[in-house]
Amino acid sequence: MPRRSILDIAALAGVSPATVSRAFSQPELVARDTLDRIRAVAREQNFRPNRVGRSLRSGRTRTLGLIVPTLANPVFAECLEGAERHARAAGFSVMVSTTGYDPDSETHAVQLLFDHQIDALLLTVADAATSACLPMVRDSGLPYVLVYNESADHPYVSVDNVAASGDLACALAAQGHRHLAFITGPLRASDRAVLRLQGARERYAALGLPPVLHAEMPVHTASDLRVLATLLEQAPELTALFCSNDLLASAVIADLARLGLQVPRDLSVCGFDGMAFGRMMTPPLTSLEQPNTAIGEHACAYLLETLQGDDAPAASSLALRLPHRLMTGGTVGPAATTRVTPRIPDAFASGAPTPRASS
Amino acid sequence: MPRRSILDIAALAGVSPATVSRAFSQPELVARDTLDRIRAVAREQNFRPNRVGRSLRSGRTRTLGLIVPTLANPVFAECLEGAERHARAAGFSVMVSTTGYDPDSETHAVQLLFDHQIDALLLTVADAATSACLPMVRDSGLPYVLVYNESADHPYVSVDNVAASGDLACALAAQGHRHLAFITGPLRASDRAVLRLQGARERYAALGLPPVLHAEMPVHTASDLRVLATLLEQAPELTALFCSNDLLASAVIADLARLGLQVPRDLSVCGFDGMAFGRMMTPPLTSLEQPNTAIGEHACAYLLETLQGDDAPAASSLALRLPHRLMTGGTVGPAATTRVTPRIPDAFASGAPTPRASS
DNA sequence: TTGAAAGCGCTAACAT
DNA sequence: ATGTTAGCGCTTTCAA
Repeated sequence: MPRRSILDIAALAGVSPATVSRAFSQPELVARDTLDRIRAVAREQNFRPNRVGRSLRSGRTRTLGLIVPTLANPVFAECLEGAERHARAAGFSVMVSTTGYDPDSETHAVQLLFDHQIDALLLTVADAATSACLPMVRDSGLPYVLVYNESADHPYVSVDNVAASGDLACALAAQGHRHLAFITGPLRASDRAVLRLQGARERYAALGLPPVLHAEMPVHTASDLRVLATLLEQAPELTALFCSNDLLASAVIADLARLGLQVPRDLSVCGFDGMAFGRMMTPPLTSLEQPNTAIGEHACAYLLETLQGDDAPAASSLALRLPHRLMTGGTVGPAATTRVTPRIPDAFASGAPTPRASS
Repeated sequence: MPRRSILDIAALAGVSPATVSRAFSQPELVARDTLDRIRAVAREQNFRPNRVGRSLRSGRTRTLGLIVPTLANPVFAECLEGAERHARAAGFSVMVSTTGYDPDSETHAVQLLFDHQIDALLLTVADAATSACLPMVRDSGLPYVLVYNESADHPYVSVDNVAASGDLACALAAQGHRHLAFITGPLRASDRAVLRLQGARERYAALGLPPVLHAEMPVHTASDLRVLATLLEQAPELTALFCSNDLLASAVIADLARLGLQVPRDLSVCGFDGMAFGRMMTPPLTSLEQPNTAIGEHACAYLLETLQGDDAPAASSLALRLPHRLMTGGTVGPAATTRVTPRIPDAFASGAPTPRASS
């Protein structure tokens, strides 16, 4: 079954190749009956225009690139789904790459997508301020937009992380939590975590509450029992833990259970992201909902608009912070007045180097 | 900043375009110093070969297509991540499309990806036996592989759904559950659900237990309180619910709580998929773990191998069922001897339109 | 080891 | 409304 080209169809329909081309890309320019004839032949020959040929000639691929750290985090998976659906509706396709929060991978992913001549790019980088790939992306001249990263230098769609985190901190304070620790993964791998930490700290300071402690887990989305136990040991006054994302929060809650601590009775915990699974937990996870699908859709819409814009639309830089929503669950309760000492499982009780909490 | 082509580089390096081409695709054919010169110029000019030009000429895009129902289900998101990582390591890119469990979308997605001249395709369809797109895909002659769908007619990578479901049913039986209901979404939209139902039924029959009931929810991954309440009312003998996927199971558990029923005290529940979030639930969700990442990787590996194979490798059809694992959680306990009558919330007691789970 | 030349499938200018 | 022509950037014979 040999693939037919536009020339074959032209010959069979008794028209020129250009007319066949128009029949597919600008049918309104083609006479009704010519169009019908071409379509009949195309259907019969099972012909559809080859996008690679079209792209080479036109210089546009109608393909968007999307780069995110991981799809195991539903935040990014939902964002991708939103972007892809929006793109598809406009006849665009999406080429995906994941980076595992690794800045080198970001650069490689960008280059590979550029090699494919994508028309525009959506991406989440580890840290927008230090990312090596963003200057490259900007210099490419292609439309691009960050998702989730907030940046002074690049267009983005996100939530207002500082404000959102402040709101959540406020909710904690309202329950009487004076001593709060903020738990993140490696800060270098997430500028969002930095902003959220900042938001909590600023709000607590504004409320005249004690400084917020900070503990860093080795992995972004998993809890380390040792780090957790150490934190609780060194700061027995803590009554609440604010985790920089929901995956981390649920892992922390699971580890607290292993330490014999019950949420929210012994300790309150909240996350950030508002992932759907949080609502399925018992009690439901208190968190801050980000509109992931909408973030993907808006970012995509902005790119498509920019692509529409006839060549030089004054590089309108986008700084879109979509509204967030406090998701009140059941993992934050009134501050406990006393706390049982965590029972550290034998395996972790001693021996290994002790992590320290910083503040 | 005008994009340079291979001709520019050739001129600057004082060689022919063909040599520049070889320098990038078959460097071993180029003399050491020629290669160095070309690379120096390329770097200096910031040149990387245009994949569209390469694809048009060579007829290969080094791009895989991937079609799944949704990325909101972590099963598919993880599979995609596994496939993409594997593909990237081999220099392949992945173009994604979602279908929302809609067969028409499947066909459109396939066509769009074919238009992009993808080299091979991974896909999950609603129902492999009735899918309109699979014959198209096969006739295209492109390498392709189903993921999650088991099929007699097409290559696939999945788990053994019948056996896996049987294993889980067996675990239920072992806890004394004689009266079981299997809960799914629309069966037409998931041949996996059909096989899992069959697996449970066959195993219960083999064990001499009463027939397994079946209830169909309007949506694949959400519970409908009315359907659930009706089921429990009509079959008060039920002590366990087997849900065809984990998203559904967690939604059902949440709805049971709204009905005043506690899991596993009043009713046991299990899911299928083994999604990571299940372990974060309290109690952890009893389920059947599918190796999602491995499914994506194996499917991708098979395709890349087929693409390697010099043109006609006897169309080795793949039927790969990867091992599954019973994930014992806490949502299945001993069969309750008596059950409290579900308290149906006022809003749903009568008349009101079917509620939908929000997302 | 390198070069010359043709052409993959399509569309954009220009012409009619 | 349609046709003619050239060429997008690259690889692939074939030849040297």
